[in-house]
Amino acid sequence: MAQRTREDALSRERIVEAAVELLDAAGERGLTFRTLTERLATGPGAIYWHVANKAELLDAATDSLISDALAVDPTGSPEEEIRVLALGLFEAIARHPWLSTQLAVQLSRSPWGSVTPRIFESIGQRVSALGVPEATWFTATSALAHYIFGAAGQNAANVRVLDGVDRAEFLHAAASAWEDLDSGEFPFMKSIAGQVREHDDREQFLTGIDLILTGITAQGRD
Amino acid sequence: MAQRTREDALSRERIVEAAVELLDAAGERGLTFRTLTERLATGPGAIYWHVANKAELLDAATDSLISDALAVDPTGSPEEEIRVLALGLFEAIARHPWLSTQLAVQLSRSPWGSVTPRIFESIGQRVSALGVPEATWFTATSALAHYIFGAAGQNAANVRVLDGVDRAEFLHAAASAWEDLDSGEFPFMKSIAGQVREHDDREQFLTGIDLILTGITAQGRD
DNA sequence: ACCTGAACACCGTTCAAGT
DNA sequence: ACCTGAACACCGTTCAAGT
Repeated sequence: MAQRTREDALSRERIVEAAVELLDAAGERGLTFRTLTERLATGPGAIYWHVANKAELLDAATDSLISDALAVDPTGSPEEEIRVLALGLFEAIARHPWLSTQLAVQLSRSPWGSVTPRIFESIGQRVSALGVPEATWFTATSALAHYIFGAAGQNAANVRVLDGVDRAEFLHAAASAWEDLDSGEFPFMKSIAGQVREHDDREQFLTGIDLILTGITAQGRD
Repeated sequence: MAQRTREDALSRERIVEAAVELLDAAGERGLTFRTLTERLATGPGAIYWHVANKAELLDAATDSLISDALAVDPTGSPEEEIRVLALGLFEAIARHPWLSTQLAVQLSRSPWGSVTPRIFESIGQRVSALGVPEATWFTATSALAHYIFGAAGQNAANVRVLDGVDRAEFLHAAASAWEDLDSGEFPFMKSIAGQVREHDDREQFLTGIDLILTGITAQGRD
């Protein structure tokens, strides 16, 4: 193979970039060392020169996207900044659905590795500015963070399923399926089926954030 | 190989049981068709006769454990039952840390597959008994469910890391590491480091549940 | 210092053959 | 109907060899 020129030289950045593209295009199954070397026109050894292993590559891809979402300019009330932050993470995960699984895997591998502390720090700074007792900060931050990633993951999963399907049609079919459920076994799912038909994902997500914010300030008062 | 007797005959149940044992012993990496066939003294073909593929096997293993945790006898206030339910799931995930990753994967594969609706149903039934407006049910249930799985996953990850390590010693070291953090970059993590040193995992988890319950009833009132 | 590419160990899955 | 076990395609990773 010809000598690489300065322009198409490999680098950790270019590898991570290509990995993100493959993940976006075909999910976690779309990223293998075969597809990656093909796209970068190189061999596995070249990639291992820049990156220790696949786990590190996935971590780097996750890190770069989460960092972008965490960069919120401080121009609002703590509540407002929390909403902006939450929505930014929600949308990053909607755009890159594989982030959801990847964050869970990364968390299980090293709970207080590089991503989690940065997320907690970012949310926690705003929580501590809410004026609630310091003893409640960690629980409050934790409730927000877990809700954000859980709800965003659920949404991302829906987005994946909806890929190429008409959204309204799908929701209608899903809601109808729930309404037809055995009311002995699934009375709750049956009762909320109607709401599903015409809800707005972002709006519903933010309603959840507000619910938790209400809990934080209410609990902070007793 | 000798003919199987009635006693050691293979069955879907026995296979799932063995899979859970392998996952408990060595995490998701511990379960392969090689280790599974070895433990069951059989060949891969025999397993594929009872189970479609590895994903279905993992789903079945997850299902069986989550079902147990969802079986709460209805002898309390909705709030109390929600706490029992939440703690049951928390402890199931602490005992089987691989459940956390597995639930995320399963969610991403089929968001409204078999597990999610049962969890939402179980929590949702109690939420609807709280006496808050029906319009808030879904968001409230969603906030609870995502917090439970997120916090339980975080805890499970900690449990994994703590395996074989002295808990108090580890927490002390971790807290000290945070206190030493650059206060310019991680002021929040630094400020809560002290709390980490002597918190009780279950107690802190339930405080989060109560925070969300407070939010649900407070928001339901306006 | 950086890259090549063949080779290795291991994985999930298939399937013709047995009982 | 249920099981056996060799074989297949594919995966992440290594490493001697090149420039």
